[in-house]
Amino acid sequence: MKSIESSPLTRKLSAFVALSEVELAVLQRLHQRRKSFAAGRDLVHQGQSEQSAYILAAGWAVSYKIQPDGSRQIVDFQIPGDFLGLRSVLLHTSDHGIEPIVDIQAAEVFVSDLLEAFAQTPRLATAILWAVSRDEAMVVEHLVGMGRRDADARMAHFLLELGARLSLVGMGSRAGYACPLTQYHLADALGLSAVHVNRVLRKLREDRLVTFRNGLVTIENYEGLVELADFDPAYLDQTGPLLK
Amino acid sequence: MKSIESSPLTRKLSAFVALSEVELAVLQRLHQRRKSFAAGRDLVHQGQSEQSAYILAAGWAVSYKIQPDGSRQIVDFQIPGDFLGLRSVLLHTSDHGIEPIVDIQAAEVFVSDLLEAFAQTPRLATAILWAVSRDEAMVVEHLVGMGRRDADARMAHFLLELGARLSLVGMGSRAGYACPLTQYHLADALGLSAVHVNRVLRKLREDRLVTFRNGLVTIENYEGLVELADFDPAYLDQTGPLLK
DNA sequence: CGGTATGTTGAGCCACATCAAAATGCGTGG
DNA sequence: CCACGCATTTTGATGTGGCTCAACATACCG
Repeated sequence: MKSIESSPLTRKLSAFVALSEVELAVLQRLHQRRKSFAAGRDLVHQGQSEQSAYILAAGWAVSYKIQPDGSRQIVDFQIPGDFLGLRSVLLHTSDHGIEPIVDIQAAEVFVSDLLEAFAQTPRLATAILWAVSRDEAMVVEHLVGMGRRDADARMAHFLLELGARLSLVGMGSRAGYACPLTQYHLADALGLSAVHVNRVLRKLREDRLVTFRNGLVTIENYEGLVELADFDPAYLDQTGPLLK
Repeated sequence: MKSIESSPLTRKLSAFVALSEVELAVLQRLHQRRKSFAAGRDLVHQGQSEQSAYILAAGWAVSYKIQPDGSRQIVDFQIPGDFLGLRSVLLHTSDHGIEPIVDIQAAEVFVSDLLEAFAQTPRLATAILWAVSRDEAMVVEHLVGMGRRDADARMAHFLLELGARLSLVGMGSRAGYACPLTQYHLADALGLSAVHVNRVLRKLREDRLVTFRNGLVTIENYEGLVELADFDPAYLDQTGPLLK
């Protein structure tokens, strides 16, 4: 039972629905077929039609799209408890690539497993629909940032969102978190040049808001950052299970 | 039976799963509680926690976020067969507003209806998960456009995507489609100023690619547009049912 | 037939890109 | 323990796509 509760996905979903023993067991069964992948080697290639999805158990991954001109847009970063490639499976086409940023552990999930799980407990289907919706909400926030926030606010928002997500799975706090991303990652995620990312980070550091250095994000002034970013974590936090 | 098949949502989902009689009936039941809403009056307010979602039956709607500085970012436009506010219901918080662009007809759906439907046919849950994933894929494309495409390509991509979506529900073709959007809508969707949208449209018109005028989009050079936009409709089209 | 929403065009400016180069850190093999 | 190579970070100089401000044109609507 302890091991069941410790899965990051279970933790995440439990914030949404109060899961029964049976549902926890079904969820746990999805975590069989544990695999390891090395950093930097694509897990899903852009363009290929993929047959299975994964649940990230440990490590960080990035999903991105390469443009024909060679530039890269990072769509999102995945942390433990997140699905990898679920969209690719459902749409039966991978419009994006997924690459482990560090060495990762992930559980392989077939569509058939999902269907089976849904048949056993429809509430789990709803819970996963919730998780997918939450992912979409993050992409939407990301989109809004690109369209209507300047570089400083974009960066601030990004660092805060990441912090909130990590906190939910016990990997961070308001004071900061460990973060293996490079400034190139930030640039490709935020639609900026790496050069400009560096200047923005310097500014945030000089303004004593946040420091991004040596794989460590240190938040010096949480309220200040929230204000600069206009950050509202409503879509990430759940105040309690919505479905009894 | 004829009336069942004619629902735009049914049409869309049928492209993904071959639905049985039972599933069609369950889907049809979700379309009870038909309501009308007037153009311009918010259906969902940003910030309120909403209790029900809708399936759009006729007309166009827009989902958007207002920033504290008053600027607006349009996340997506909804056309018949699309869900309205499903994410708000699942996340139990509305991070965005939804406004009918013209007078619309929509069927109200409660969470409980969905849960019930899922319990009856898990395949329907998968189908709806597909629809949500497809929405997410569109937002992702939108995101990529904002981050890594210039204004011309962004506009071209947008017009092509919209055309493809409309074609799927029988409201457009490669030659063009009717479109009630203003240049302000385009500006807020694409993260541009209305002034610049106007200039971009002029350029596309002068280059004999596409004309946007009087609520009518006329595509004069489909291939040219596809090339400019780097448009790949894989994520919108389904070549056939994926789930037998 | 005036009012309000939308579309069109010009002038000037700024946030961020690009190009270039140096500084720093770090893993690896000798 | 050093030296080399490579990835990453940092800083400066210069260019530009798209913004803002300001008019005016057009179309629809009661």
